[in-house]
Amino acid sequence: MAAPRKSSSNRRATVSIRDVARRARVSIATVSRAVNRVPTVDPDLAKRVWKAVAEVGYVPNTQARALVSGRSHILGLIVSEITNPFFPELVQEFENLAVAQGYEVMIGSTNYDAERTEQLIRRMLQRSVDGVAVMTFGIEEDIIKRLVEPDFPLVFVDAGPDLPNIRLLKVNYDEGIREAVQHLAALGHREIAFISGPLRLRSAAARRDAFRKSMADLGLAVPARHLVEGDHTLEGGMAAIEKLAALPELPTAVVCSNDMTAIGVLHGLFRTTYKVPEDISVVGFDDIHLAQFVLPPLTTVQMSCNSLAAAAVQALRAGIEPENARAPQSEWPIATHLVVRRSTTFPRGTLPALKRKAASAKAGKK
Amino acid sequence: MAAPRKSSSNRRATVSIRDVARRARVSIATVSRAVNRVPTVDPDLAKRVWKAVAEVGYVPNTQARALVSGRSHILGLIVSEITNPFFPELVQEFENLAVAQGYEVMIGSTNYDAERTEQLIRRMLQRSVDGVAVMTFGIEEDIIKRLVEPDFPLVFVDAGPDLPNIRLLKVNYDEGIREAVQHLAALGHREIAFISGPLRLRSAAARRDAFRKSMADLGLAVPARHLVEGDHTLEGGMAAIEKLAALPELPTAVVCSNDMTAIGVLHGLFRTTYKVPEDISVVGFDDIHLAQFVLPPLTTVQMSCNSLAAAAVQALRAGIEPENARAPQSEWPIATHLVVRRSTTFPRGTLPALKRKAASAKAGKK
DNA sequence: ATGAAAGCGCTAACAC
DNA sequence: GTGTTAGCGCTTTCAT
Repeated sequence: MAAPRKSSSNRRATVSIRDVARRARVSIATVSRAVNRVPTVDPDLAKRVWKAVAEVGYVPNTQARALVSGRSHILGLIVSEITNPFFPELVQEFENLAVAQGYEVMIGSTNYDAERTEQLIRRMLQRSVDGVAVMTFGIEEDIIKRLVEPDFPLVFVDAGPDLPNIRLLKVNYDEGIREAVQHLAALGHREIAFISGPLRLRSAAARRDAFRKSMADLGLAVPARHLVEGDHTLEGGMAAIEKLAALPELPTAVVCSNDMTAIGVLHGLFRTTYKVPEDISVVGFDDIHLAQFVLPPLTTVQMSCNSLAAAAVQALRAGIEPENARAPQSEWPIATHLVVRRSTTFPRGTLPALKRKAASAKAGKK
Repeated sequence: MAAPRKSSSNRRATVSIRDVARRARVSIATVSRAVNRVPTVDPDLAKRVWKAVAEVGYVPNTQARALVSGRSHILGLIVSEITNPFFPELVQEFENLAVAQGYEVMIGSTNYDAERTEQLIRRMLQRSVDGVAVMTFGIEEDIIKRLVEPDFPLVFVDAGPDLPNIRLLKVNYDEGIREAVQHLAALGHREIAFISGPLRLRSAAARRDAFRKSMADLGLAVPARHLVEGDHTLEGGMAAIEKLAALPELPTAVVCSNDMTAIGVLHGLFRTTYKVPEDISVVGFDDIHLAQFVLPPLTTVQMSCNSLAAAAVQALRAGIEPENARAPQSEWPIATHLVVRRSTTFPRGTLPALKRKAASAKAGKK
């Protein structure tokens, strides 16, 4: 309750470590130790210090701390586009976790622009972030390698530059995408198309490869015309489904490299006579919040933001505070799983037959 | 191109002002002045300094600068929810502008939680941000007033605590909402409902008031049953339209306090037999990116993120650097305007008659 | 276990 | 106009 005093006519309330020391009748070194919970401090003295801290309303000056210790307790978080709905969810969770663990976070988006990316990294370095999580699912790795000290703590998704203090979040695309393809195949689909992300991104390529592999494992062919490159945006999804719709025969199902693409597909199809899922089943990837609310609710492969964020923060800390790291793991697995909603059903033309069966079964019951 | 040297075995490349001074054969004070573009430095010396800066790869240490100058060059930006699509667009623009003007930005979301808000402000203060823009459209003003020095630079939207160094972004709700109501009335609507935001937020109340005023000015009644309180979320919009749909007679148009609510309305109606806009016209507010891509594309009142962000950054700087402020304005107007898309049309039942007229007019022309 | 003192890298008086 | 110097608030040796 004690109001902080002002040291001068300045705008900041400056209660320094000295004020605490004076009040607790100890040296500033002891205050520093007590506040930083150094275990060798006498418990009684520590208590006195904490009392004084409360009385004068002392808050350690982060800048000074950072200056002398060389550590800012700021984590850098780089995303592609903050306006892509996937990322705010990630940012939110990352921030919650970081703050809970005593870190602040500095966010930036690359907007897929190399120059902007470079500026961003420079800015982060200049603010001496303790480490950076690069969650762009693909980035010019050279930029990082050029700007950053070799042993700077770094986290990448899927793949990153070859650096000693880097940790990789290994998303298990195969798992979820296999589930999606099997779900579709089980419904009877054979003609399944895939709308990829920009293939220069390794993560986009990985998703497409997972799709091809899953299809091949089921003995299903994927003709080139069923592999369309999108750009992970709603607009891209609309453009991609238009291409697919222009084919002599529309595939009966399409899986998309992310949810925004799938939502674009939904929108693109809305303008045609095709209905989802009756005429074509649509599967997304990511499971963003919005996926539950589009029409129909989107069947999608969930890649948990929460686990991604948690792994990122943990992995960064492991790089920053090696002393606290449990295991020296350099790869952190991230699971993916299919979430079935309403955008997938039997291939068109097959449903009536099934319905008839079901009806007769029901009739038999009664 | 010169590689930065390491001072010790540390991870940071430490090129200090001293290295530059040595290299340029001047004092560190001169380096400081040159780098900070103090005009009294001899041009030749300045040139030598800059040359040395480039040669040794000097980057000023932000922490030290902040420590001694008391200014961090960080702008705080508080939003309600980063996952609400309106905000990422704002954040993006705010960040672009701030960075372009030499500031970094520290973002945080309140999630409408008072305790979280308080922690957030404490964190920002502890990182000694130079000012804070509170873009939540309503917040516990007491928290701010309690935590912050009286003359701390602050920006609020619509209304804020009574503090000397505060600037208000005054959104002209009347303007855009009047346009929306007039647009609807011109189409022939009389039964126009309004789904508000949470009314404890001043800005939500302001939008509702603007609606009532516009209606009254046109001599249109707004029965209580046509005023539903939402919560500015998609889910809230769905719930609200359900209430409206349960009425003996569905209004012919509904205007919503924000776009997410309107999108919720669209989704809620999709599950009924009512069609938008044939059976009911829907108007949003904000004009988020998504508004163009829902089905049908949303007629909405645009409140430009860009102008909001630009005004916020400018207003903050005016508070932080009074010496650079052009005018000592304390209120910054933000315009709003109707953007007509496809979610509004004539009231149900009237279109056929009009169509017939149009057809005969056309026939007459030919 | 505690204190004195040396800086971290920089800016801003203050002298010249 | 330039240099010298005193800190900003803190952590961390190094003595004790």
